[in-house]
Amino acid sequence: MKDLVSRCPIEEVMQVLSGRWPTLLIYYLKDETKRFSDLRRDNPTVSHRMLALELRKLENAGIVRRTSYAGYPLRVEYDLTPAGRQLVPLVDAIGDWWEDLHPLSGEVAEARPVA
Amino acid sequence: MKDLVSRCPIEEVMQVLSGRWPTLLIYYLKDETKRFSDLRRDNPTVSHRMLALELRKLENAGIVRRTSYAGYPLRVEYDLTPAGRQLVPLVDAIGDWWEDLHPLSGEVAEARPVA
DNA sequence: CGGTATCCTCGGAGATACTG
DNA sequence: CAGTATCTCCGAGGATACCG
Repeated sequence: MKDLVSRCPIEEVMQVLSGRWPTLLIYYLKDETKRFSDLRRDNPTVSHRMLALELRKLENAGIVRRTSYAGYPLRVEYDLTPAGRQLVPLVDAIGDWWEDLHPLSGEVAEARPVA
Repeated sequence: MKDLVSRCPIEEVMQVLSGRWPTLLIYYLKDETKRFSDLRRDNPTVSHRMLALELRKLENAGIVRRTSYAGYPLRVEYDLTPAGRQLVPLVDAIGDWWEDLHPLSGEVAEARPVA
């Protein structure tokens, strides 16, 4: 069972953002509406099932909006909610912080000449 | 094997911050140096093994600093690196964003009178 | 006390196939 | 095309025990 005491926003939000896909999906939806199959192509290594589950999770969290159009073949589009769009720069900031801490994973470390 | 192409800072940083403990540990170290056993007490549900692993991960990521003092019984202290301290407000911002999106998980929703 | 190794379990996540 | 169900499997993570 879940810990009854935990009412920590960060702990809660990390349940949604943790894992490989959530932040990536948010990025791919950053400024584009995408179809389910688009997201699969954007991310060739995510499985059909996981993509559906992760999108559901983000939708329930109020980060992603799902819009389905009647017809055949089916057409479903995903984009960020206003809240989702507010999240982008916050995640970005963490990405920048990381980039600053670990520039290029050190591989081309001495590429920048001393003078 | 890992995806060779992926050089996305967010994807990388999420490998470190994903999961239940990393952000919590950062919080407990927010403005206090703690011993291993302190962190276990702060967080009764983390296992001995996982705490060690997560701390190692955060240490390798340059977020947490480990200081061990010779002697018996052993004494090891953990605190945030400068980079780790810079991270705190960024994670905080995401927590606030979430809190704003999902105030109190709705339980005491109508506690605030209309007028 | 702090860390690691070993064992074992349970559920996260892939593959596949079916439905609307 | 999008989504769900079923089966399966692997590894994240708990419990325990031992070492420095």
